[in-house]
Amino acid sequence: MPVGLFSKRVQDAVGLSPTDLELLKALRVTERTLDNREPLCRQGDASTQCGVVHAGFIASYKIANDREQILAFYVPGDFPDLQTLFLPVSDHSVVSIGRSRVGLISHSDLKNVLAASPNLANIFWRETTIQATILREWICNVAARDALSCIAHLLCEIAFRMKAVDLLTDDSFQLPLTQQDLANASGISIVHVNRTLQELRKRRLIRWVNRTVTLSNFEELKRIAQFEPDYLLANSA
Amino acid sequence: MPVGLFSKRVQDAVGLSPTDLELLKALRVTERTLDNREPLCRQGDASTQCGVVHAGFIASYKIANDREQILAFYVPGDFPDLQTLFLPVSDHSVVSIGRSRVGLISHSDLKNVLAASPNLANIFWRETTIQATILREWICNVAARDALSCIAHLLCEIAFRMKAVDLLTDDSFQLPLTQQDLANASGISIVHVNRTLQELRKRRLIRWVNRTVTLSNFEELKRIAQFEPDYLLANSA
DNA sequence: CGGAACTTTGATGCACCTCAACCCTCGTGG
DNA sequence: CCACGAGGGTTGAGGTGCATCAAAGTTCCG
Repeated sequence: MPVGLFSKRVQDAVGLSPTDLELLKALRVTERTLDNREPLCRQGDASTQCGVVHAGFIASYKIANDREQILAFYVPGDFPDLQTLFLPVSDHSVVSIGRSRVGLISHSDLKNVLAASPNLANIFWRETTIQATILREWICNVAARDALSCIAHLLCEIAFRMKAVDLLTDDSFQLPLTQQDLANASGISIVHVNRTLQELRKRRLIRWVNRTVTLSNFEELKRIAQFEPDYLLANSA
Repeated sequence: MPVGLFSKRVQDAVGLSPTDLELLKALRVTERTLDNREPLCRQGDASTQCGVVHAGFIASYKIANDREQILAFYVPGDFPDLQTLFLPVSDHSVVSIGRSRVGLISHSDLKNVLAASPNLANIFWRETTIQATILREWICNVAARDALSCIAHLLCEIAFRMKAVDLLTDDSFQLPLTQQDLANASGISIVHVNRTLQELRKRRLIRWVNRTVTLSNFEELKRIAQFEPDYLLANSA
């Protein structure tokens, strides 16, 4: 099932006609494994294909002020470089965090399918819109929240999105991020990220061993993060 | 000409078939004037229409950590609440900064036109994509740049976007923002915004009198801002 | 012409940064 | 099976960019 998790999530959210489901299933998808830090697309590149995450974890970033600023995370079922469909060259880079598996779909194939089904086109457009709501919340996160809330919010969001594709069990999920990645995502120095995580552990809100994060007290974590998942609701409800 | 500036900008960027131009011109557009701080759409609202800026200045914001975090600015020719087309309720609010004029188009009218012309649908989708590239650069701005670069970058971007719709003359443009707005946009306190602007003035990079900003030394301002307009190129080239 | 909104200034404090080690883990090759 | 090197995590000390608080000055508008 090539675009299975994506179909499932969309199905849950807004429904999919049998025809559209067939169109998605019929798409030619090339499987590819990405190693840790291997790029899916590079800033400045002209892409001819899009990826959909099958397993693993993907991040997008831009270089700003000599730092690698992470702009978004992508979990299974997400399209990390959908923007390449309309940009002559990508405005940012996309890399795998840890090993991951993606499905590659050529722009022309995808455009043909979207032309054949305006409804499906709207569903992909809607996907772009959701990614934008996530970007907006990300801005709030780095611009308005202090370190503790910021990191807490990042973890809440990822957990919530993992849940939408059944990758959250007992408030635990796989997270291959390093503390440097968290620093690059939040705009906080790696030293302070380390101390912030210690504070979250000390308060018994999270455990993080062996690339597995457990939210020991999700409710309190949400409170500290001021996490309002409304902006993701379109995603899972 | 209801959606004139938008058509012009898109025409310059990717071209428009005569048919599509006609479709746009034929859209039923309701003119409306917004007073200073008057909302165009509110977080949590379900919209039935979209706005396009005819004149003035629009901002979107979310409340985060008891602050009004500004997420984006919109200049004439932009669609500030295009996201409402696919979100059951808006994830953020949109207000006028100073007095502005917008054209309102009902969702159903717009959807009919987009269904009639897949090409136009792609053009609006592309518009969403460009807004996302701007959001990503905004993240870099607030997360990675210091106060001076951040404010400088904001001014560069606005100037550049004003230029695309011929609202930049002699490196000057109308900017109805208050220093509080700049603070809400950049995540910097209003006191520090004030001192940062003084520094920019002292360095002879900008003048700002009577709601008119003049970039006295655009080149040096770009350098300080690390402004790379590539992410907007889709917008103007 | 009065008051509200906006801008400016000074003083003080803190959240977070930077630098510089040191430690641990894990994968690799000899 | 151990040596070792690199990547990642942790800790301490000292510094700073910016926040906060408070108040005065200015502009704008009804």
